[in-house]
Amino acid sequence: MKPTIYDVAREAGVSIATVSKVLNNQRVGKKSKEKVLQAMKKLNYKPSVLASALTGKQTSTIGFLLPDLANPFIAEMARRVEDRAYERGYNLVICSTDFEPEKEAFYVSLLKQKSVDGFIIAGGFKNVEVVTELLEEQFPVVLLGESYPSLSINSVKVDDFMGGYEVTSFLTSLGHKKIAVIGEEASSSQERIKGYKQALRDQQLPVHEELIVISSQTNIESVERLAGKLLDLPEPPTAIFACNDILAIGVVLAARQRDRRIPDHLSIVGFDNTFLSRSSDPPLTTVQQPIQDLCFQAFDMLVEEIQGKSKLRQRVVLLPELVVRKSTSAPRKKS
Amino acid sequence: MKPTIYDVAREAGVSIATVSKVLNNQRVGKKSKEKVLQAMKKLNYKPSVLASALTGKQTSTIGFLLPDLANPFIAEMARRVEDRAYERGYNLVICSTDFEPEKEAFYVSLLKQKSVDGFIIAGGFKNVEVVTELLEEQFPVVLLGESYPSLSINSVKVDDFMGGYEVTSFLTSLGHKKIAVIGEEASSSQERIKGYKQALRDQQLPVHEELIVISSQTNIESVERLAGKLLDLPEPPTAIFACNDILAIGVVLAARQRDRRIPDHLSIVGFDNTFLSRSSDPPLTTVQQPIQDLCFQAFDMLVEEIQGKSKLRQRVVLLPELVVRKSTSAPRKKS
DNA sequence: ATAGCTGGTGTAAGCGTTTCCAAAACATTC
DNA sequence: GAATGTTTTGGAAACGCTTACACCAGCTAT
Repeated sequence: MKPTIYDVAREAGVSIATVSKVLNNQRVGKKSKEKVLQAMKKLNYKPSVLASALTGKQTSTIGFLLPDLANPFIAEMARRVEDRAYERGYNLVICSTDFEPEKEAFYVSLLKQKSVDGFIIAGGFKNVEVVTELLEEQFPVVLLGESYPSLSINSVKVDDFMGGYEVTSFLTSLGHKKIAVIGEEASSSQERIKGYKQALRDQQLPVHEELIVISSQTNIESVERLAGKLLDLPEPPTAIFACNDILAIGVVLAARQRDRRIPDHLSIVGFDNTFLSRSSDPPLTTVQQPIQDLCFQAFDMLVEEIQGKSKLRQRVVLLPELVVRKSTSAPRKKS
Repeated sequence: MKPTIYDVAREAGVSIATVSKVLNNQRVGKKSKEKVLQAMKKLNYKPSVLASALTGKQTSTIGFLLPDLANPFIAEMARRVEDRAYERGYNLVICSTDFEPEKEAFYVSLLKQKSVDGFIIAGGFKNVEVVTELLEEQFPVVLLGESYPSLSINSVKVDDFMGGYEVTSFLTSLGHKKIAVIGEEASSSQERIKGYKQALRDQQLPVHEELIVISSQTNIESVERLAGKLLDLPEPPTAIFACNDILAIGVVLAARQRDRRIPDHLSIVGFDNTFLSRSSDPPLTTVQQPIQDLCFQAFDMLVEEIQGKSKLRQRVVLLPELVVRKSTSAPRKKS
């Protein structure tokens, strides 16, 4: 059987209290400490996290809620968060919620039963009650990549409004006047679209509601269909701003199917700067999110709260950066 | 504070043993059961997994070791495994090992301290000692996507040899005689390359060692460089078989940079059929892995072992399927 | 009426830790 | 060498649950 603290105590000829103290780096006589260390090594003893958590210590496990791990941007976030967790001695329990409120509730409840130390919620959530409850219980939570204005909750995200604004300004500066946007339901998309609208207004360009499209499905085929509709308009846009790189790829596919050359016939801009935007043909102009900083900050913020070091809630907003590649150019002159 | 079993017992006017029995669906009088259920609801009681695991029950948490979550194929596997875990009431702790033996050892040790019920190891591992130890301890483990012939360990994977064989036969059937292959160090790549060699031999075609390239780096730039070298050969191959879709994208980029048309100048085949192969231009011929079946079977096999239902170890091998798209054609006639 | 069952319930020990507190050991001072 | 102070140690309770076992009613069968 696995050795317990009793076995170590017996082997070392001390009490379990003493063993526990060397485990937790408390004052212990030099000789006892030595003996205990020896015994631990000899028995290959590893304390049970379960038992120690039961007495009030933490589990060093945190719940990571995300909409869908198969989404490359989300997966990359997960990877970064996990890197940080590893550095700091934490483990991550991954939960794909698919934006289903029931799944969110289920996972949160289950992970609470498993005594996780806190939650990171990436990419948004639907079940406001659950999150509110967490907050009321003072359960450590931080939002990653999204914020929720009406809730007093820690969050780390990029300035989506500004991202949308920059993309659109860049396109207008190239001479585009008819710019469509395709987004998702997530609030980050909504912010990017607000930035888009504002940029158009600032350039005294009209905002056409029919050029603003929301995709409720994540799969690429449905995106392709939506983008197709835009392209099949009698007066199609000369540029499309996709609120993330996957959407942008969908637009690329739709354009390709219709033999529209990118960027000659159609300029496309993505968002996130995942490696999709680099591998695409032509490589996509997109908006770079400082993923690593976002993830590290979010994680550190959570740990601060877990350790009770900081009580104050905060919203951190980092700045995105436009990365210009080959999918954008001035519109063709009307012939 | 969170209610405990004592609170429920007091509220219901019964002993904690009775409460525990209703929790575990053991015989309890109808009336008591009713009272207990009422009390649980009233107090919103959720039993602590920690405490019950301490008494010998399981944690319903399993460790999922994988090389890198940012790899789309791996991420998709993670997603599927997690779906199954959700269905069966388990949680997944994600651990990216980057093929570093120390990380593998660290995670396994830590998760054992946290009393996970078992491990799934996806995409291979380096630290044979750790895995061997797990096996000796009868710890439930299953390998996903790889196998390890010299170890008596459960595994679920696709027939990589056959996949490589099929790809290569397909290319020779199109008329290609000079076919390069680019793989990774993982044993699955090695198997695919063996299949490639066998297919060439079966067609009486020579195996040129200089056309067999192993990429030790995962990042796309280095792949591009390696592929570039192949293309810059005085007598370049007319087709390249990439052992996974990411590698294939690297090859596409290298070809594009050199203005080789795909498939006219160069045929490319990938492996895995991730959505990269669909979004690429042209869409890639690739080999489809039945990811969902692989993942579900692996998970179910693990659960069987955890529940002690099946003691016998097995290796499951599923069959891959060639998906022909637009990145392959007959080679151009020499002019 | 009594012995023998049976199903329902409760008592208490145990799981592997941490921690409070008192006791023991040692060191210091006069 | 006694009195005091300072470490170092260990006993025991607590964390929230499961479970072996004992107990007790209410039965049936004799």
